[in-house]
Amino acid sequence: MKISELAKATNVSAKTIRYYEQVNLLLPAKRGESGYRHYDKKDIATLVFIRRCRELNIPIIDIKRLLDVQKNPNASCAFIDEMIQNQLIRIQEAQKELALLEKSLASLASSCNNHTVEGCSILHQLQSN
Amino acid sequence: MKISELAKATNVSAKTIRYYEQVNLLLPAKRGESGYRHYDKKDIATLVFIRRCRELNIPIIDIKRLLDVQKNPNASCAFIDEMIQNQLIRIQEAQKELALLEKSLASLASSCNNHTVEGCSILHQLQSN
DNA sequence: ATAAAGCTTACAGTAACTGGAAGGTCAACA
DNA sequence: TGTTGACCTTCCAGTTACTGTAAGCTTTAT
Repeated sequence: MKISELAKATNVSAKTIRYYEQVNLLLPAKRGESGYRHYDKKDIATLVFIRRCRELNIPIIDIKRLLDVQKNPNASCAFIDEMIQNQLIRIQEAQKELALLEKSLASLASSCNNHTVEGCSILHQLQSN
Repeated sequence: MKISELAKATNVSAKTIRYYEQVNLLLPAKRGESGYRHYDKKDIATLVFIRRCRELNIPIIDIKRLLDVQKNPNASCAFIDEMIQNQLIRIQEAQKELALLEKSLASLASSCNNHTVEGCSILHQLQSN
């Protein structure tokens, strides 16, 4: 599996995959004769895991720790528990905000038909609570 | 209202507020004798609006456009409609991912009690779908 | 009165990409 | 078989959105 296929499968750009390797978030990929990187299914799982963490704004350095612990089955996972507790709070807040915004936007997206701001309720409602 | 109060009221750091002024996302704040910035209620609303947009990763330049249009009631709002349509899709995807992750995390956060990775189901489940 | 807390600017640093140049590789088609 | 075009490589520079720090002025509290 070449880098662009991995990119497609994980929804992470090839550029970003190379960047992740560069900063040691990903182990150096195996290379063929050509020098091209080659990946397998396990890499998809890892990268999807990484993407999800990044969507939660977990910094790369923390994701690195999570991945390190996964490789070392005897380590303590107390810090993971703590990290997850912190993330849970943030996720719930994020969901509240998203739900609020989605509700506003969904009901308004189709209502902006007169193409003047005067009659455009989208902006008014976005500004209110 | 001083900058730190605005910061508290909006959950945006004073540093970031000054940055937003610097990049013309916010109009230059009024200053008192001392040179300190002063804000009022309207600034809270604007900044909360900005924060919400940023939480959705709407780039500053786009937020600027939204705010500009708000000030110019005769402008077309077609682009707002389009922007909102785009954001709606992203919000819904983000919500799906968040819901998924929250479910995993919520059920697992308390289950990591033995402090070894071997018996820690959190990591295993994070890696699966 | 003086010390702590909070404000100012300015400049540098950071995180996480992202773009672009210069060049090598590979699959397909005339 | 040649060559075209898509895809790969590295390297270096640029971008976005902050974030930290220093040096100094103002306000508040004891």
